[in-house]
Amino acid sequence: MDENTRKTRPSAKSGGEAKAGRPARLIDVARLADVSRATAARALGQYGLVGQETRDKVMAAAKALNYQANEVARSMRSGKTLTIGLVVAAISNSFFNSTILAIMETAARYGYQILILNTNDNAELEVEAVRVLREKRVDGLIVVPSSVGDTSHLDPQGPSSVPIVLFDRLVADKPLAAMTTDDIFGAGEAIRHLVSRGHRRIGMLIAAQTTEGHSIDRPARVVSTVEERAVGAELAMAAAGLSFEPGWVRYSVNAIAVATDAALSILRQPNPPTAILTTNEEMALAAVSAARQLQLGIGTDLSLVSIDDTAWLKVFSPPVTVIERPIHALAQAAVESLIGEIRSGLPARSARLQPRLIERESVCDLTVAGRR
Amino acid sequence: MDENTRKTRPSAKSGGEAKAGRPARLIDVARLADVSRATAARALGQYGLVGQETRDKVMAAAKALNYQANEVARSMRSGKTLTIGLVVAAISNSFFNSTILAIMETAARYGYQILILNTNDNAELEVEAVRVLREKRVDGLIVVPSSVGDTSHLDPQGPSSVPIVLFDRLVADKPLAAMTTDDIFGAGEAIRHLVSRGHRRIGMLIAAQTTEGHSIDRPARVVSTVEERAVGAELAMAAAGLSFEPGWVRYSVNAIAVATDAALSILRQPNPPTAILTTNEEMALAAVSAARQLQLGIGTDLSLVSIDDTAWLKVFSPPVTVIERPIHALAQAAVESLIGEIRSGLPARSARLQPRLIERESVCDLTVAGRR
DNA sequence: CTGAAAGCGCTAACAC
DNA sequence: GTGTTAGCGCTTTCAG
Repeated sequence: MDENTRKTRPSAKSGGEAKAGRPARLIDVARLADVSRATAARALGQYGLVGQETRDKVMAAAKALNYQANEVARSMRSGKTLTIGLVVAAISNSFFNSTILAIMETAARYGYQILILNTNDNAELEVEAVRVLREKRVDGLIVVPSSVGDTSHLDPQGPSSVPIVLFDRLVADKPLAAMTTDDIFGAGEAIRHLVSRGHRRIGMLIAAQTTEGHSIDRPARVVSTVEERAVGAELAMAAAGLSFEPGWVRYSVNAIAVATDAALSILRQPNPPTAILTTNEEMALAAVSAARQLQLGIGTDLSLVSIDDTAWLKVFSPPVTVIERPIHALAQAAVESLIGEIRSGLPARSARLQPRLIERESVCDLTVAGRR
Repeated sequence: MDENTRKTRPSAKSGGEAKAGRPARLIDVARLADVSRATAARALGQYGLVGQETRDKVMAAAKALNYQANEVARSMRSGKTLTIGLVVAAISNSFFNSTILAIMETAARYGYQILILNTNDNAELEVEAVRVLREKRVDGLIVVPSSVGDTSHLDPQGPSSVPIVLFDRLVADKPLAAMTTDDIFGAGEAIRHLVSRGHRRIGMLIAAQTTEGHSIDRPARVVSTVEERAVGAELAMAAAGLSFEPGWVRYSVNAIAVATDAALSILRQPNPPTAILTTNEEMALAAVSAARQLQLGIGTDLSLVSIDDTAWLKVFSPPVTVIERPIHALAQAAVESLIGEIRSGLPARSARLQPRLIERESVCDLTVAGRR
């Protein structure tokens, strides 16, 4: 007499699961197939050794009972949830939106699902999100960090240790794997392109989180991408013997209305820039909106280069020149190296990829057209 | 001698968790606070009755040990995962993108997290996604159904029964709760607006999933929104004594390149329409792109109305007139009624909300400007 | 290749 | 208010 007959389930009829309402469990399948739970589990979970005949019997029983494995129980026992937590700063932003899709698809290929939390670029929400995901015992964490101060919540050896890969942004003084873009180079490329087209008076509209409204001064603490873009642009300007005039550079929170005000204030300077570099989709939208309000034609009266490509930037009139980041490669690298660490224990490695300029028609060539 | 002293954990020093590496468990907290596991659980899980003094002791112990609840074990025992599965057809689309954010935020207010799977409008992936989420034992499911044939995977009484709310699209012959928009009215409003501005020759670019490439004929099986928009537009045309000419209406898969071809084929008709209605963000992008290629000015040579608002449509030149759907209300209703069912067992109710026209500048007034 | 036994960490049900 | 007990459904050892 084997183990299965010992405990009888209160309401389980031998015929199947639908009868009593409660879903079939592993033991029901085992009983019907007349094998032990261990064997049924091995057949269903495709691990260990099972004879072909036995496997068929188990599969047939599972199908007959309409059995669906209980992943919660499985996770409990195995210690794996097959779930990756994703903490993202701004889910609606085009860059992160594409990122999420690429991460989901890559993870799915390895059998992992994604639990997403949005932080709205708020450090407190980020801490909370990481806590929740750790409690849910995700197998790994991909985090777009907004926090620039205390980052102890990102320590892999927290209360429950979990592999972490940073995405898009670096965090100071932490030996964490991070998938980032060379934004110094990216912003530099944008400036160099404008300069090569004869622009000397260049403005910049920079998305940042910690700024109240918008301001000219660089906020005290910004995430690494913001820092890199500001510095990269300044460096490239300096290399061309130029510099940003006060009033030509503005930081804004990532809201289009606020950013539009910032853009207007740049363009209403007595001696306004002939070109502007915007650091993300929202800033580009704001620049376009401001130009429209002032009846400045993009690509004629005002040249524009933006960071991150989007569908609408391609079909805009005129199509907008952008710095494109290798989103898919970044996302794939993040997921694969995280899963590598989850599976092998070998620490994930970092990568830093190069963005590239895609020239379209939003930059006026002043070397031909003459200065305005 | 209480229960806690009975089993000694192999490597746990009494000092805390950090020593042996393994995270603290409930029993460690209980031991340190010198109470039973049940009491510790009650204090930490904020349920049942616990004396204030005891509660403080437990909390202090938890903090000292850096305790983090194991939600997997909790779910196992309680039968609740506090997770909602979201199966969405096209995560990058503006409507669904906004939807996801609103759903996440609403769910978070109730303590639920969201596990998202993308189906790419593919019925097989949808079936698979629902299976995976059921196995993960999500407490409820919000599904944007792409399947128009067999929908048995959406039966709430599947192998593991789970509350389901449909989002955006209806499914035939199922008594499932669904949060939808009145798309017959929405498409009708768009047409009525165009007609009121003197347009008689109107085209339509419709996103659909089952079409290979693009075609004039309505695909055999389309989801409810597509059906409603086509019918709603036809009805409104008929009410104005008009009808769509062959060649003015095209169905396209939801890919901008393909849709652009479709738009071009509409605009290259010998007697092309003066206005076009596009049914989503991608189709709008395609129409804009086609117009640009043919050097037709939007709002002058070609009028445009699109369904679903987006940031770029607002700042486009000219800003585009749209039919706006109440995304936030829809998402909130979906989450709240799903959670209502999860908690109370009372079946979720359906809702059907009205979209509205937002007039901007992409429609040329032919009653003033004269016909072109 | 298969079976028996032992829990994963927590909470629900029931005592007291 | 608090403690005791009994599992949730599965996988993993360890035997054979």
